[in-house]
Amino acid sequence: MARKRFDDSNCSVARALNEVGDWWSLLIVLHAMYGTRRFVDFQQQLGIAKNILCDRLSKLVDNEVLRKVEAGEHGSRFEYRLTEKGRDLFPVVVALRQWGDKWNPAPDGKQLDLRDRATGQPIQPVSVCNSDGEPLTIRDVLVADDLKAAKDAG
Amino acid sequence: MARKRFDDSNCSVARALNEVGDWWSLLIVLHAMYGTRRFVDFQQQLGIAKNILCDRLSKLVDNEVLRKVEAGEHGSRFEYRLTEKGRDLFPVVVALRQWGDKWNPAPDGKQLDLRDRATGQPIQPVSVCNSDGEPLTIRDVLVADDLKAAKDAG
DNA sequence: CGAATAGGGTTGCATTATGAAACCAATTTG
DNA sequence: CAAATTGGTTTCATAATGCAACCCTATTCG
Repeated sequence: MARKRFDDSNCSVARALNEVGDWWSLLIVLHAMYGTRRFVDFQQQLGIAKNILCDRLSKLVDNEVLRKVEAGEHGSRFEYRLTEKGRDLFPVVVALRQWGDKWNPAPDGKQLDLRDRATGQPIQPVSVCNSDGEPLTIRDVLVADDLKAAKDAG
Repeated sequence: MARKRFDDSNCSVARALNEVGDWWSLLIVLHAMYGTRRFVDFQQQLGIAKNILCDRLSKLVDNEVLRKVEAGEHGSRFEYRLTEKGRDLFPVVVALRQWGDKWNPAPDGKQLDLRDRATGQPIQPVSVCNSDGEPLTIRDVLVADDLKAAKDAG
């Protein structure tokens, strides 16, 4: 049967996964963050089939994660650029990347080395922080009045 | 043809997506974080088909995101619990949830309300921070020596 | 005790999604 | 002008998904 969709789920993670939760979408966003903008460049860098890339790009555009703009003088050349919504996925992507680096390190041990453009200093690990900026684990937090709702949300 | 796999990709995001990048896995982890441990509870809360749930749970166990432990006195009852690797997905899940709350808010406007267990204060938005704890956007960072590698990694 | 029920799966089958490659129209480039 | 690029669409074989129906082992209920 049809793949289950979560458009109307009252779980925001489910709704988020509905937009960027498939195999390719987040990778496309990642490469867009690295500066990729053209159809062919996405295709070559990701090794994705053209029809799937078409589908994903148009869905990301529909969901306003990317914006399709005409490039080249006479049209029929396009660029796909991140919207603010798309750029806002930055912490998600970095968190995922750091998790991957930590638990499935690359064979060559290479890790993400993001630096503050202003200072040249490496960034901190992405973490959930309290109001004092102290990192918290899942055991240090509680869900206010939301746990039950989330549980039967699906 | 076979769905493309990223096991051997030298992009850690791709490798991470290989483990938790499908429709269900992150939702299972999310519910595990909310306290769900039993097969039937996952099934009912997520509305997932039993065979898919079986498959995902065993893959998550294989990837050491979950641990399958015998529960109940006489065996044949199990619990699926997060490992440290699984718990380490906390920032990813929270970041994704905050993104969903911001850009696809629930109809009832309900948002995640995570609080520091110690103080009762709400947590901060998950963000990429510099060494001083200041949040950075994607435009404030640069990728040290990694950009080219990531671009042709796929 | 016997039957019903719940937990945790597996199997079959119909429906979708995915990937590779071919094909196409409009632009650029040589 | 011919050839290659860009951005797609179409076709077809294969893999993943969802539903329902079973199975087997406990436990609970009458």
